[in-house]
Amino acid sequence: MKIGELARLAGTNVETIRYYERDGLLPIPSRSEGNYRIYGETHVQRLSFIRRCRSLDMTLDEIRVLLHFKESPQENCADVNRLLDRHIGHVAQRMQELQELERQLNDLRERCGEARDAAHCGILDSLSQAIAPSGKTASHVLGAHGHAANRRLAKGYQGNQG
Amino acid sequence: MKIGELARLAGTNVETIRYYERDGLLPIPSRSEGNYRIYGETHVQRLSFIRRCRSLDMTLDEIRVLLHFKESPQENCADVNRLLDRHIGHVAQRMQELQELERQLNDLRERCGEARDAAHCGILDSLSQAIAPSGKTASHVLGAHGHAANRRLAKGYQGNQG
DNA sequence: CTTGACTCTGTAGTCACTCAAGGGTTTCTA
DNA sequence: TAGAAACCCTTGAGTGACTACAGAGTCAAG
Repeated sequence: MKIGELARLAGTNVETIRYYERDGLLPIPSRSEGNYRIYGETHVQRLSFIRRCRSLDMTLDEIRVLLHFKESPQENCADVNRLLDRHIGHVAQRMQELQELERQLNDLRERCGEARDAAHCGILDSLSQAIAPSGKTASHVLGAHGHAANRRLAKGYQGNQG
Repeated sequence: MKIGELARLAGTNVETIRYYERDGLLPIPSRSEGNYRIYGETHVQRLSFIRRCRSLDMTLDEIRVLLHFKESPQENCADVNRLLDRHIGHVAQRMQELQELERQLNDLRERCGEARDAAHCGILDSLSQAIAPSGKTASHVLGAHGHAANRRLAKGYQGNQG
């Protein structure tokens, strides 16, 4: 099958597949006469595995480890357990952070129940003063907006809120 | 004061300040004879405001809106309320996703209580099969576009579903 | 033979920073 | 007063996991 069909079967889009290939997550496929990538059932399996892991918010590096174990069935899978435990820890931690965040935001929201002019907006007022700081992210699980910058915090950035 | 002191006072690091300047969040400061940036109290205020908003996981674009309102005190602050409501919505949604995620991960973890060889690892087994969707498709917008969807939230991007 | 769907490579953009190279300036110390 | 250390400057590249686009080639159907 060609890349479009693989994409449909695995629920990915085409660029992502090529990206995974470049990144070494998918093996380099054979090519047709016209230089099209040709895939088989094993590719569908592997790509689906990757997408399933991604849907659990695992990083590509974590997935790389799992793929390694899938391919070395004789090895002890304690590392798989450890990886998952760590990941569960990340998720739990991020949830706590988000709960605290939600609390602060609702707090903030209550300060300006109805529209007035910005000069008397309780929200802007509060943001202009110090808010009790919450320890910043230390997990790779995405923040409220799910963008990748949060992950930088996961990699050893130790916050600096004094 | 010079950039280093501003950084200390606001609990940021120096590169971040220069980044905010490039990005238009901080006004261009005056310079010393030796071409050093020179800041005053207003810069401390503004930078602290930005960092406080960032600690609430707001995007720089959201913060830009808030800064605008801080500088136009006569305007009605209904937009501030709307912005915050939307942001609270993002956080709430992300929390729900993480709760579902946590459930799935714990599920998964239970399948391999102790270390064996990878060939019989229940975790790898499960990841190799479809995971019961349990209605996640509706809220998680999963499969192909799950994570792009998060990014869309951040910018109001109207998806393409090609 | 053309149209349109699909595919190819390569490059750049996203977000919010962070880091490093290679230099200049200022301040402290001997 | 010399020199070292600490600070600052600009520029450019890197992060994660993609997404988007340009400009070209391939292929099947009408």
